[in-house]
Amino acid sequence: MMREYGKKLRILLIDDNANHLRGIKELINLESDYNVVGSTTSANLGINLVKRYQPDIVLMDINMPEKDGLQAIQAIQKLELNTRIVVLSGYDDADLIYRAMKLGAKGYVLKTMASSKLIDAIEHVAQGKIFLPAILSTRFFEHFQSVSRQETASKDGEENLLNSLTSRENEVLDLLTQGVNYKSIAQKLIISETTVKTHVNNIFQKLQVNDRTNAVLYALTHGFKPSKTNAKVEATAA
Amino acid sequence: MMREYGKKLRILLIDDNANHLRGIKELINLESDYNVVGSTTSANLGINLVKRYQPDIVLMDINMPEKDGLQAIQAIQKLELNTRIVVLSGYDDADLIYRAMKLGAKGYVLKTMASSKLIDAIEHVAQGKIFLPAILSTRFFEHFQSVSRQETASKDGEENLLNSLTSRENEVLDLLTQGVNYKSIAQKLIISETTVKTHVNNIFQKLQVNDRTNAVLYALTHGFKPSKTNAKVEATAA
DNA sequence: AATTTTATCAACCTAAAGATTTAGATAATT
DNA sequence: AATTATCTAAATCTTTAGGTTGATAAAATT
Repeated sequence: MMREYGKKLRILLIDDNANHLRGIKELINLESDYNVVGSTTSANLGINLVKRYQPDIVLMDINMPEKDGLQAIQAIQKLELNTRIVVLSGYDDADLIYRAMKLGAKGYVLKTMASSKLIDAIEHVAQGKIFLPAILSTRFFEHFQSVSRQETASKDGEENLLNSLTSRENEVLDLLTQGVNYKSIAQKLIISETTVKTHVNNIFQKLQVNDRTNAVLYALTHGFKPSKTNAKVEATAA
Repeated sequence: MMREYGKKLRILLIDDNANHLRGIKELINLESDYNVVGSTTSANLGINLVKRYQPDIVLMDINMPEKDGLQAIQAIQKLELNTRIVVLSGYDDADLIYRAMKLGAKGYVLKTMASSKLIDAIEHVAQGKIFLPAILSTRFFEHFQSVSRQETASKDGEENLLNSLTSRENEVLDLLTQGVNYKSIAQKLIISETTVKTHVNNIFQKLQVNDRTNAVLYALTHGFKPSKTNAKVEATAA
């Protein structure tokens, strides 16, 4: 999608501070040959400008307190254009970096960084690369790995309960986690409803629960993965 | 936790290829002042050596086909030591990088990279930083953002259904997603069981489902977040 | 060969869940 | 003042869900 030879990179600036906006514009005009196609202090207006001009790069300011910036990133991503977003922020907060990248930002630069970093970021991102300086990368991964740890932590001590299920019980539990009732499970597995109940009761005992909902909740929070034999389930009507 | 002044970094090497192992050992002895406290071609043995020597850094080889390496990372992380893992891999596969980092690796270097990169990586990671070269960082984020897109994609078109719930209905749904039955919900909210049923029926209609399980499944797969008034729920016994 | 595990099913029962209708009391809105 | 939304509740009913007992048969284990 990138720059054809001789064509200038088209950039849109969004920053709620009009002074910053002017400063960045000057910087880009002085230190690069990019074409600033627009600039605005309003996130909402910015989204409309992205639609209209479809720039290569959006330089997006993000402030901690108001999370307009993150919402704007999400809105722009939803347009599914070839526009890439570089965040320019005053905050190196791990969660903020994490969320911006999660929403699809391709670069993240701090306002306190040398102006050459900003040009670097735009250049890298325009070439399809991610630009995240080492310090911010470390911050990002602090958060990312912390989230991952929490996800796997619960699946640890007790997930043996799921391992005690037979393959048939796994098939039944799989259907339970799709909200299928006894009758439909019986039809899908081509066994009688009583047999299904027997399996379900055995599942309950093994998972140490008393009802469907808690069995499903247990399965979902302990990394349940369906077994092999699985015809697709379209409808879930009772 | 890091290196006290004058103390050498203690490093353990794990690589299933004995030749590589020797090569890396020599490299480290030549180009750094680190102390290689052990080296092994066996992932399982490696884990035991980590327990015994508690090195500052583990240099871990990862091969695509066998995923022993990833499991070894997980096993070492589970020890909860101050040992940091640097991956040395022949593959720049996005998913492999993603999973290694997700499991807690602090650095990732390709075998094809200059040997100085490896020393760089160890040095950075020892200082508590993340080391992920630009190319690999881009690969990582390809995968990370792709996963995030999929997660939010389903929550998009229809999540309005959850928005149509009243605050009381949200409280009831919150308890439903914890596997609480009618009687207990009534007790917790200090209302009659009939009232709970009324709320639940309204929830079903708004979420377009016919039973608890599907209501819970809908809530969980559409980013349901409980409202305000929530006394803690300890037991879930029927 | 004997035992245990797994998968199957019937028949019966209780308890819980879900559906429906009607209605009173506030609170918010028009 | 009138309407609508929300929360509450009773009464009644149908339908699932869940529990229990007992039994058959093949497969895997000991």
